[in-house]
Amino acid sequence: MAAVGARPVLYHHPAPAGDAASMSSYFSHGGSSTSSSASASSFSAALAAAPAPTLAEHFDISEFLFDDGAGAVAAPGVFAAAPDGAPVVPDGAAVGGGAVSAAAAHPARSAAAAEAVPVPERPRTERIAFRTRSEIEILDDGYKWRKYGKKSVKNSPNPRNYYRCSTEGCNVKKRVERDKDDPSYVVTTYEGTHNHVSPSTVYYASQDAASGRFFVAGTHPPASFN
DNA sequence: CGTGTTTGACCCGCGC
DNA sequence: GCGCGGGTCAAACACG
Repeated sequence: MAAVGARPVLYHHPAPAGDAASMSSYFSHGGSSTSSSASASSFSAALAAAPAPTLAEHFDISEFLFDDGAGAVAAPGVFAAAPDGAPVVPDGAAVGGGAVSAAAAHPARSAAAAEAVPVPERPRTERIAFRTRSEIEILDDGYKWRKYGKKSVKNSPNPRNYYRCSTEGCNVKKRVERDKDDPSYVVTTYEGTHNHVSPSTVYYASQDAASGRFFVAGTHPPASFN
């Protein structure tokens, strides 16, 4: 059952800036221009939900949509932001903390994000959903999820599974269900924001050409690095 | 034995 | 007020 989900997946970003750039250029224009940076960040979050490498061939994000209480909008292969351009990722501490942090580490991206976020805080819970083509339902995003419920929904023959981040103090939840129209697709909905980094975050390092020393370029370095 | 899953019951919001 | 449907709880169970 949890054969796939039990194995932490490490998200390594050997060239974080390049990755982020290519992602955003490809996906950032689904909504209004002011929300493009938010879209980029969120897409990173979505990428963080990518399954294990061995299953990558079965993984394909077909739709990415925001469901921030204002109704979901989606277009195949394109981002669609909430009408008000609501930032889903305030400071890289989003649902896909690890990968997002890597992207946010890039100065240009951080600046863009700050520029496009006129609303500092948002009382309602942030929700982000995306549809993926995957044979597995548990997309391992590096976080530790604990299943707390399963429910059959009205308009779908497939049950919906409920997961909660098992990290203490973290209130992020996610729902996972198979697409009723096409069972080969999995609809994943994240709700909330992680208040911690991914347990399996890889702290990618850059090597100084002169000294040959490595520098941690990721988020918070692990204790062993000190 | 600790941790995570299963699953029926319960709660609550919403539409009629 | 009532029924329905979605979301959550929690005891039992499985597994490493």
